[in-house]
Amino acid sequence: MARKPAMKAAAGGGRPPTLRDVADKAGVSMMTVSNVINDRTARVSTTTRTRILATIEALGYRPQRAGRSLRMQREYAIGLTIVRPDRRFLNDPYLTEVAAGMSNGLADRGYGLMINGVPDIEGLRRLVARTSSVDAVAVVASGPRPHREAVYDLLARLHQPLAVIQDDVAGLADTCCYLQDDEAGAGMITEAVIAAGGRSLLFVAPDTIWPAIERRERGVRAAARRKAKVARIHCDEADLESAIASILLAFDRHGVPDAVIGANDQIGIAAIHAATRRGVPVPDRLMVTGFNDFAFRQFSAPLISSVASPAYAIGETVARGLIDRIEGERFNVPRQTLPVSLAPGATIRSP
Amino acid sequence: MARKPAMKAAAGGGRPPTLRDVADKAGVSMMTVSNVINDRTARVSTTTRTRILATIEALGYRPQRAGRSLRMQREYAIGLTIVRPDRRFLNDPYLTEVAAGMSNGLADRGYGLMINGVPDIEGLRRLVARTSSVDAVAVVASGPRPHREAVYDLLARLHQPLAVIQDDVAGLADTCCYLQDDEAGAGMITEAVIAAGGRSLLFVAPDTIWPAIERRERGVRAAARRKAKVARIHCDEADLESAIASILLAFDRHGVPDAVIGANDQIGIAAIHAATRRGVPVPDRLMVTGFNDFAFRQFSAPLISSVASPAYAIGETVARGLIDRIEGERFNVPRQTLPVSLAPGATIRSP
DNA sequence: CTGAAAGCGCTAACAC
DNA sequence: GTGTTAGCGCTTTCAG
Repeated sequence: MARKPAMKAAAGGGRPPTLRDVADKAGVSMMTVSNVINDRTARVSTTTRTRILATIEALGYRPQRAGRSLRMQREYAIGLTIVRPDRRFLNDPYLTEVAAGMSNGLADRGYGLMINGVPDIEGLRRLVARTSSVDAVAVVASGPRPHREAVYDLLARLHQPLAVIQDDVAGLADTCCYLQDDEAGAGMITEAVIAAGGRSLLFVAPDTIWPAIERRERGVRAAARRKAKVARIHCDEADLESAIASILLAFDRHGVPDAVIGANDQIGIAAIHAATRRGVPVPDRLMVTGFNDFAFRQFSAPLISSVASPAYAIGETVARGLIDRIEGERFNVPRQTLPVSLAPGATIRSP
Repeated sequence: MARKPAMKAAAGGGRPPTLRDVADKAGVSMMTVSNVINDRTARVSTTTRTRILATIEALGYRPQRAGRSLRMQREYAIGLTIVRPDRRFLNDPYLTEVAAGMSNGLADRGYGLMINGVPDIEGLRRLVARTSSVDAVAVVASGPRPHREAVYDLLARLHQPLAVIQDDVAGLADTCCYLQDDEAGAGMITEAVIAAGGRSLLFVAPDTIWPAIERRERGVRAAARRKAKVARIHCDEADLESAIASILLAFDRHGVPDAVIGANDQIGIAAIHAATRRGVPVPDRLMVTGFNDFAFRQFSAPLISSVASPAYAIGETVARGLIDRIEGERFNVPRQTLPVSLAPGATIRSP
């Protein structure tokens, strides 16, 4: 009945049960058990199947990934790598939405999500050198464009599929970019501000450089062309007080603009605080906008006008795209862009 | 020179290089390459080592986790499983800090972090049934105590080490609990409120039940004993407007208390908004406190008084604890509690 | 419908 | 310091 029962059965104490243990106990071959596990129902009689299922239950058997991985040459895991100076690399509502979307999208198809944060390309190099433990990588990177490109390049050279999130790059092997239409979103909200009479706009960007922010600035400038003037400053988005100080400094130096276009909601909220401290009424004297429509946007008073980002959907899309690529042929498009929409608030005047 | 060069070398086109490819190219045995990779420097001469390193570089070789995993009976990965109804399961600053701390702590020791979110124990059952792909699991679960205990029980039966985060349970095999001292933190901030004259306190908890919240309520009640009266309501923490409405309702029904003790910062901020809408001055008429000291706490005006949680440190501690357990003997304590500290703000009056 | 054999990449143990 | 052997758990292939 059993294949090599003597030694195997004896060892049964500590180690977890294997396919062979199940096969032996159920009195069938390992292949039959494997067929049951993988739902190849055509190849197994219902009676056999039932018996094997019971044995699996009784033994508490769970397939071990390593064996299958080795045989199938597949890790059944996908990496999400975040390149960002802050070691608390998930402290950003955008990233957590992407991560949750990916995790759920992958789990639906039997894949796991391995999350890593590295401060820069050196950290990435160290991470990558260790071991190849995923079938594909999704990356979201901050920093100046050359730094980001070095990051993507390093990852693309690994000979595994790459998903670049929130950045648009070309010429990389086996790579697909997943974006949201930041330019259009920034354009839409800027147009709303201009329609309400905004003529001098202050675009406030974070210190940490993100590609999405660059696109938003382009969208703002395109919408403003000939209709409004755009200035730009930077601030530390992680520290509200410091952000407020930067915005107040700009007010002092160049006067209070008609509108502050925040590169994200955090910054927009800082602008509201800055205005409040100066006694500048929002939106009557100063309009303010944010970006991303995070949950904590509700903390602002008045409610900040923003743009809703499909971050969770991007995560899901990346998951699907990467698995399809791994299990199928190749990426069929080099780039996917998801739409954004206005998230109305009370910090833009009615036209 | 090579072992089975004919077929192997020929196949070199598509598949990634293996240990054997490196060994063949460098003219040494696979074991020698393995020794180089694993820094067993004593066993390899410097010249050989250098040559092999060069070959690895030239071939772009990276060890494949599946082979090592199979041989070593170890996945080199640890799971973080979040049990929570919201499919956006990472939308909580506390969890993202824990996750980042774990990820970094694990990466330092060559382990990966696999993140999963499930809505309830049924989802967990499905997740767990699939495949065993981690060496240990850390879990953070919401829901009533019996539900949570069922979750821990299911996980503990998997015969792998378990870390229970932010909950205190006993009697589980191979399990360690990682907590922060919520009771002490809640006690400290409640005492500050009482010292400032607070006599009627309203504890506002979220709808979703978390063990940490239960401990905070106990801490509040212990500190209030005989010195202040404590009432409790619940609200939807994810929707600020709805939270504000719940708090206003309580004000209307039972009058405005001396202080609102928010179970977390989000809720405390909702209380500030509620007070503002009623024209109740904070902190002069109503004191307000939060919990966790999240970054967005700064969005509140006035700055909410809170308690700082060591969430990132908990993540790191869990990572270390689990790896030590996997690589060493067993957990040497059943529970670890990290201290919290006051995060001063402007919503408690000076005594 | 079921079974036997071979091998995926890696390393512990033991030669030499 | 270096090489050889064996086998971890699983599935593809081919034979019944």
